[in-house]
Amino acid sequence: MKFASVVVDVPSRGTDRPFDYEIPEELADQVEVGCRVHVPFGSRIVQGYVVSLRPQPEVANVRPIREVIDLLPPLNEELVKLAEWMSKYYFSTRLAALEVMIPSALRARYDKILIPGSNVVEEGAYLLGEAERQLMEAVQRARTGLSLKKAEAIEGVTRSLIRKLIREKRLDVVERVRDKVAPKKVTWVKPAESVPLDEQMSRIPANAHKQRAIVQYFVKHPEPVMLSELLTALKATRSSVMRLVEAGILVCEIREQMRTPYHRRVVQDQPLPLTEEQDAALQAIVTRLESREAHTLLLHGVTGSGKTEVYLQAIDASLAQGREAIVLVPEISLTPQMVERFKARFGERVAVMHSGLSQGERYDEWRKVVNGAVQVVIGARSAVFAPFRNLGLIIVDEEHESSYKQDETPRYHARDVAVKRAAHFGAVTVLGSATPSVESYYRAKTGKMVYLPLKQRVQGRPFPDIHIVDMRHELDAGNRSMFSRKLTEALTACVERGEQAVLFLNRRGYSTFVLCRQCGANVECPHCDISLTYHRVNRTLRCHYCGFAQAVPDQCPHCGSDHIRYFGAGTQKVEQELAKRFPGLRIIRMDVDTTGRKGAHEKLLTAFREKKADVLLGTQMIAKGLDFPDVTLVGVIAADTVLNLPDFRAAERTFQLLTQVGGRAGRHARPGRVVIQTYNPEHYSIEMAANYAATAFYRKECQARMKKHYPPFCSLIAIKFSHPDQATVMKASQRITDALKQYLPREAEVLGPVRAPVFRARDRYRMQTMIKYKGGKDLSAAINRARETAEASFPAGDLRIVIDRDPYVLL
DNA sequence: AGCACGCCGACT
DNA sequence: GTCGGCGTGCTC
Repeated sequence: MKFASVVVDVPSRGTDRPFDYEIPEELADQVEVGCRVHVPFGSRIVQGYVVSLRPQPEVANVRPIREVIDLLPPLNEELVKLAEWMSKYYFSTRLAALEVMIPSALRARYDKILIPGSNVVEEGAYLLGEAERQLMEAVQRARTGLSLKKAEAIEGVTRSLIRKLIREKRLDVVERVRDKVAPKKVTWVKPAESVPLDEQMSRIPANAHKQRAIVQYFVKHPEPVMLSELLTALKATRSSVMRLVEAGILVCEIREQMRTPYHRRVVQDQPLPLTEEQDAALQAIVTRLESREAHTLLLHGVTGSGKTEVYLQAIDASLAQGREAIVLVPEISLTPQMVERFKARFGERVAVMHSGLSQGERYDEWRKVVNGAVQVVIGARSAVFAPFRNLGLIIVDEEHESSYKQDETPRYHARDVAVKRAAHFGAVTVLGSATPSVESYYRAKTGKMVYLPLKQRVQGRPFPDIHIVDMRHELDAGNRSMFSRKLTEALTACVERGEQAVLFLNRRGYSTFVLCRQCGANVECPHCDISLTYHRVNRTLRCHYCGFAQAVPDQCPHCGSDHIRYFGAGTQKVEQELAKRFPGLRIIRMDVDTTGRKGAHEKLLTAFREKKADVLLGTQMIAKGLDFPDVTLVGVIAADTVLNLPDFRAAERTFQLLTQVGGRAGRHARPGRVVIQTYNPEHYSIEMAANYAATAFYRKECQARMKKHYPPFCSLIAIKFSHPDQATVMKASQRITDALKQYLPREAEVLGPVRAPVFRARDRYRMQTMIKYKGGKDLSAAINRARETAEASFPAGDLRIVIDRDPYVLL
């Protein structure tokens, strides 16, 4: 194999195909599928991924590979094939699919560097402009060259000036490809081998107290120690150590250090005894593992049924076979407790990957997989790409969670990628959830995967009572507050007993919109077609779409009246209202506004666990997996907010939310209680969640989906168009939709184009076309053709087209 | 994406 | 006449 096909790191559709290169003899043993290389491309050197090896190139006159970047290839044949599939299935470029599989630290960064050119001119030989002189001086001064960015920052320096200087050969531009993160280097110190330490003491000046202390330390502990630790232990500074090094008494060595994010010592723990149900589920998984054929199982376990213990023991079984395991968890529930549970069971064999890690930490965890140091990975969405070579098991916990769907290209769904990877390895995929997606439930019930129910809670803890409160009756009874009498009473009783409550509201901010009572105008975002939300903390109006913020107007911008009213309720408003109605109540509010900073999330939860507050008030983020022993009341302020969204999954999401929220109450010894406030008490998603009627809900929802032609009875592909100009986006979307209707098979429904629910966002107008398809044909080619046809007639780069397979939110 | 090549307008 | 604008097309 003397040639390699390479996907080059040039992010455009036009270059999204492999280019062939010759493998020079001296690189023959290094070039393999999945490795990164530097190759000449046009007039420059770019990074690329080797995707296949071949005896002959597809074209004549190929150029040679310049360099192999990594010692160990970051990808392999399996992942390269997976990327090929992903790029087709999810309509992304091959490059984007390959890049999403490696830690961002390895993604190529290109620097343009200016260095002095060959044509050195005498000062004054030219009439130098001021900017020109400053630029040349800066370039002379910079030892390793001046980055283009810095050059352009100099007053008066323009691109054309730089270009002119390059043409005159007074400057030269070189491009440097660099990896952003290198393994962290740490200095260690140890005694020099040859001489006994106590003899050295006499050679140290009597007044050099620190040096003496350091040598004394090594007399006691002669083994190497990290310089930083030595310094803190002895309150010494670098200089005294270095003096000893110079004297030949100590020596330094540089070691590569892994940035282990969890330093806490974890106590090893043992498998717990299983209930009959848990054991049956485990056996079902183990049987499939032993078959060495790909299988998917749905573990439908009510909240508190002990799914995690089943996962842990299933992983044990996979490891016992000498195969690895991946555990996917929604970002939000990847808490230290969760991680510790896995560390306690598998110790050093686990790597953790989540967004809380620094780029370098992530890279280190990932490297543990590449070099075989770990066999288990637990992490969020992107951990599905952990480069194992002998996978036995992939677990997707909280399988229904929307965070498994990536909402940038490549718009993959980690659950579906997991199943695809498992197919390659003959591995087992376990989808776990208390509230499976309707799609997975349907597939399990129709035999496409194995259905494993866990109906009982461990230790037979009772389910909490769920009360539905019809808020219309509250209004009739003259209660105009956002707290029903029932919730007020329950909250009072709960706090009096010294117990805790969780209140849930699916909306942050203070008020949903601001309205003038004089003229009826409400305040909208200048960049988006959506009302601004009032945030009380800094008295601003904010757009939850684009982040725009402005001060609250004292007068209506329309009519000048000062009768401004705030409508609707966000978390901030509820917090204030609570404080007013329950003086002395201690409240912790959790939403993206209070958890913005890293670690804030965890801090607030810890405070609540330590009973520093009576009420935890929050959005979506508190509905998942949290487990507090003293919470006996859960209140849902408005169950309808999700239900009213224009989304075919609205009922499903409402059911899931209420069921999950209900699971937060009474997880321990004390009985729990749930109060759900709603204006739609008779809606089946609310009623059935309150009655724990999961089977009935799924049956009903499936019927509705069948009737309305929605997944799981067809697949969806959304095509989203946006453009700064309204007329253009309308024309373009119509053109492509016409082309789609022409190219797609008749049985594919093409709906649209329609305006997106928020027509304008971030100053761009948005249209959308939806394809519903029941058949088994591959529509990719036809869709791509339609896209190309239409793009050809709208050459301006301002038109953006996003194709989203299996979209989660239809906005 | 970059970059070269190439074809038309306002300056030494 | 030439410098330089950005449209078009190509990169193994």
